[in-house]
Amino acid sequence: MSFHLYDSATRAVTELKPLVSGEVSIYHCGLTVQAAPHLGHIRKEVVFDVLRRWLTFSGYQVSVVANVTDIDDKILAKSAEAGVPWYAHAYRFERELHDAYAALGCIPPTYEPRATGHIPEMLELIGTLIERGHAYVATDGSGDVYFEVTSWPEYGRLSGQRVDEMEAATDADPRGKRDPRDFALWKGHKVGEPETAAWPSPWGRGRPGWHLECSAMAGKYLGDAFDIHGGGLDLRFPHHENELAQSNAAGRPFARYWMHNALVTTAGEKMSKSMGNSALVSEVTKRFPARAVRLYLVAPHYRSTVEFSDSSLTEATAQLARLDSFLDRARPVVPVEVGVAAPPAAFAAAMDDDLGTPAAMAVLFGVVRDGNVALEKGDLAAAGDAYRAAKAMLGVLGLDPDDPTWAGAASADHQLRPVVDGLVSALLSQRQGARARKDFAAADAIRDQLKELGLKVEDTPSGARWSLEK
RNA sequence: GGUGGAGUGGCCGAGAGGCGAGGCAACGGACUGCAAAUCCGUGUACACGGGUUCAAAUCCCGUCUCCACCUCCA
Repeated sequence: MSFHLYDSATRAVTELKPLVSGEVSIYHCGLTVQAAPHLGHIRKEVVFDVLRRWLTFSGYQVSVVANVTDIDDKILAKSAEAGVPWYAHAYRFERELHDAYAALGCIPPTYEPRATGHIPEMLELIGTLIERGHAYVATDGSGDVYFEVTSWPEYGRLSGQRVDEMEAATDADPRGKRDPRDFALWKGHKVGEPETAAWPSPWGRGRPGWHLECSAMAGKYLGDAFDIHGGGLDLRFPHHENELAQSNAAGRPFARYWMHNALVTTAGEKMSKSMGNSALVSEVTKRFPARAVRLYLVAPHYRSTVEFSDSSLTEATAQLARLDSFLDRARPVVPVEVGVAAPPAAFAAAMDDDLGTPAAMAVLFGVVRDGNVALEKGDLAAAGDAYRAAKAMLGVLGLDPDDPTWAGAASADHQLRPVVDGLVSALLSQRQGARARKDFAAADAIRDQLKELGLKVEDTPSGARWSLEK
């Protein structure tokens, strides 16, 4: 079976037929680095990370571009408030974004271009649009350049909007626009804005509009045509509609498939900074294991809205404990075998069907159950098969505890682990002595003591083992 | 006003005409000194009202509720 995806443009699940056989090129809109990323922002990264891992596993050579918008109105406003240069503000939150990627085990994009580094490509695109009669310089002398929506008959096709039905047609600030629905490609420098936030252009000093950035950078790194364009559902209109219009109008075929992930909500409403209901990645990963946070984001289908709550993350933590518990039990006893295990066919079928992670997770849990049964029976060959299959599936989902992407977070643990293990083992042998002479009060006292420190003790046929209480 | 999406058992969350995804929680059992972990078992779920069909959570009609976008929001 081959990979099928739901194409937002055609609203149907279709087979992925890459432009170049064996290769897949993906562009997804990165963040405007104006504030710390929350779970909603990082869901998009996790979704496209899983897509990338699955396509890579399926044998494709995958290129991923995710931009960083490091200049825009909000960055200028917030940096001014904070009293720092706009670029300092942007760099700071770009770093936080990278920390969030790393915290949740996301592989960095192949290319991660910054908007401010691609002004020439943007000017070239604007020039082409003006030449072709799809863009014009503002009539009010502001130095703005606008895309003329009505010059492009296809406008609205991606989002199913009809231009004459748009609300903005009646009440938007017209500024120097010919039509209120026209959008800015270039924004002339305004009095009071930092001089460093303006670049020379044939139409005067200014800075790029948001929509234009993505078209220019996607074109530079992936070519005039590429395979998949992704992003959050909230970017479908106007951002992606505008990207598509300006790229096509400039004679570039642009994206062949569009994928949009649904949003994260809190109490039924979209998570957003302005709503004040954001759960920052940096905060959530302090309260819950990062892999549990990723599991919580990976388990539901990417086109379903996901509700955020502490209880959801508590549950994800329990699910992860179940998965890890099997891995921990199997790892020491299972025969070592060289070679990569393939995920079960049902898992592959689920993933090939528009990234069906819920069904894929069901397969994973089934394999873990079978593996547990095999362990109980002492069927180590079967347990080994389950172990390797589970590892392969977890790897695709980015949840394998041994995946190098988690190494950074765990490095301190790795160093301390032998020390703690030695200390705990000494206590456990005391406890074993107490148990042997049926002094259960003493034995339980030791177990309680360790529990208070956050360590869980479990007795197994081969002796006691301990783990961190999650 | 326009365009999309959603309402599923105690909870999360799949599915999209027939045989109850999966997980979490709960309860019973096995195992255990007791636990934990694990396994086995336990659920008459599909917003509401009609209709089509041998069969509807799934299709059709109507109703209600909620969400997103139409503002440079992942």
